[in-house]
Amino acid sequence: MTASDTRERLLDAAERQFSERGYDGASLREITQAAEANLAAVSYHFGSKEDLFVAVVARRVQPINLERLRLLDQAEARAGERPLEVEAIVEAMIAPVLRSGADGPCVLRMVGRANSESAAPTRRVVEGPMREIRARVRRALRRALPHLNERELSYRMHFTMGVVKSVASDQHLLHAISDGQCDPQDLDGTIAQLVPFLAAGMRAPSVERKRRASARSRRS
Amino acid sequence: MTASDTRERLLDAAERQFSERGYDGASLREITQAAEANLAAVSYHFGSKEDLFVAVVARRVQPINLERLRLLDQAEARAGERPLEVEAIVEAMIAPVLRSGADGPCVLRMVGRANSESAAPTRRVVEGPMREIRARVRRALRRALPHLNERELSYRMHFTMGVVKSVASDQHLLHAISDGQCDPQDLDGTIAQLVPFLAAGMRAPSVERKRRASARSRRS
DNA sequence: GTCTATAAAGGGATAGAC
DNA sequence: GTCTATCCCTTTATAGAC
Repeated sequence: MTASDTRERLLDAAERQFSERGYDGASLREITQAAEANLAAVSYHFGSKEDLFVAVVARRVQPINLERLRLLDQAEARAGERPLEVEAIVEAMIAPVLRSGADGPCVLRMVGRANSESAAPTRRVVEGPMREIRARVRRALRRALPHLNERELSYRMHFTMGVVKSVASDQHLLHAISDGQCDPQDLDGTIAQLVPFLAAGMRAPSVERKRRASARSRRS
Repeated sequence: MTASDTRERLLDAAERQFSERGYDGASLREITQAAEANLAAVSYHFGSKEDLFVAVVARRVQPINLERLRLLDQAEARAGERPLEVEAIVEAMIAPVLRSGADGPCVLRMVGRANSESAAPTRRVVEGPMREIRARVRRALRRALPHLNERELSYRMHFTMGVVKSVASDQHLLHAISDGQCDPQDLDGTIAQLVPFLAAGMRAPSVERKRRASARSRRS
């Protein structure tokens, strides 16, 4: 049992507990017990419960964001000088997060739940790296969807990230809603359904332009 | 100060605390203090923390679902024998929940957060009444979108309810993402953006049919 | 119905031995 | 690095006076 072995086991156990019971609901006693470690090990390795939480999230955030950038690079290579495909941009935003839940509890469940429970610690880890992704996604979407203004772009990006979060958090609901026809564990299946849904939403006419268009059609 | 006055103040204070800090994060001490009531009043009026939570949620759920049914009735009256407009169905699903947050914290924030923290108490109050709404919405969507199979209908309804939940929970994120251009308090503005987005997603081609269609187009 | 007081349990953190 | 033991605080819940 190496030095960092306990550390890893603590991270794994904490991730599970935090995602299942929320930050406040999870107790260090349960976490250390599940990790077959001592209660004091948390203090030794991480300092505090909050620092443990931050470490748990941080471990997942970087790989996810690297994968997002990789997918965007790949899509850009495919597109050459043309705007990226909306589907490719959407997939780059959502697939890495959803897939990160395949080998365990999804980060988004933890982050989402802790988001306003104790907002400060989470945002520290998540929002910094996310800013870069968001900027790049926004640039790509702006080119791909020139009919949208900045405000609408913001709304639609927000909606998109929102679906992902709730899909990751409430997998059991999907199973219930569909009478078992949809398998929440089948991430690729979910992604295959989600990408066209969101891409179509993204491509929806601008609300302002739509108003003007319908005013025009009434006149004619 | 009538008898039920304390009860109402407790419900109001509890709603705020639960939605801001989550079920576990909220303490009866803070709640009773905010309600200018005594700690023991919770036991007297509700029995336990969990029963208080259930009462808080239950108070909101019924009006929301009645409003949903009202909007569906209204849309059906407009449509006559034709299928309902997708926009109208989507709006009936989402607007009542979002608007219920106008005069206070949105139910969805509480429910969403408590959803897997302590799943049992929440589902008891929410899922029962929700089943009727879902069944009716599904029937309406099935007629309006005959190109979708049941599985896809499930996915898209799930996505739709998901966006709503996260939009309600993370209003601050919308403000941050948009550099202040989108006002999360402006519920009608958000609904006006959300309905066309989701309706377009709903109308997106069936994934299966799309595959066959693209196979056909490659042949031609 | 409302209060005080307290019970009983569980939480995070840490000192200090090994 | 790991452990035991313990401190100190907060939590929910309730008994019993008013």
